[in-house]
Amino acid sequence: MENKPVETTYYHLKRCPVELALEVIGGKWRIPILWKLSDAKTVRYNELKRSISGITNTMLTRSLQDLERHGLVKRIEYSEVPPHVEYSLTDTCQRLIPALKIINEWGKSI
Amino acid sequence: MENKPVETTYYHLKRCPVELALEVIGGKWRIPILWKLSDAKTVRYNELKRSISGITNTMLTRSLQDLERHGLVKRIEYSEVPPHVEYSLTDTCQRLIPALKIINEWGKSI
DNA sequence: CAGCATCCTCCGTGATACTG
DNA sequence: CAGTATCACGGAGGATGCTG
Repeated sequence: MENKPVETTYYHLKRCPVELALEVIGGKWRIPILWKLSDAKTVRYNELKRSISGITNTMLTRSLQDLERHGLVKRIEYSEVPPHVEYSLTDTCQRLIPALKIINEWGKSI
Repeated sequence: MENKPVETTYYHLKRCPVELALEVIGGKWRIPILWKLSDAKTVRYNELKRSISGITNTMLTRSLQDLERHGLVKRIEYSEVPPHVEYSLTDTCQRLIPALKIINEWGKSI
């Protein structure tokens, strides 16, 4: 058996998990989006937009794409006219919701 | 019966607690700082700086000041030469740490 | 050791308009 | 309804040097 390839620079093994997580859920809109998605099974694009005060199409779209790419959000498109798209949290992301609940409670007291 | 007074703009009463919290703990460095402070009773400035990879003096100082102003961090300065300053979490902030622990665990799995 | 003062850059974010 | 495509900008964040 040959020698296994040397492990090259696996930065992610050294990086702080909190910082890694923040790369995925950080930014101005992602946590608010996740939080809104967390109290409904599925949410439509415009419903999401209305419920998150101040967010623009640009940022909502981009944030949802980022979250989807990282596997936190599921996007289901129904082939209808007019278009119909439902967003929901993945199981991976569900495990994060308890943290958001704590933050929410904490936020009430400040 | 008279008409009830119109609700004037009490933004703080309407705002989502999560968003409020994020104004205080959001940004690139604040949560990493809090996280580092959470696993020690007190931490000195340069120790904090060394342990948070990539942070600059500017951002560490500013972030600590913001956190102190919002009552999340306690700063104790000892009158010595050379200077000696200890940072620690306030009780208010301690209540937030369980959320960071969840985020940390979650971050290990991504 | 623990910052502060400046200056500067970059890009996250916003505004606007348009579309299948 | 659910987005895309551009363009522009302000301010969060960074680099550098200095100090009590």
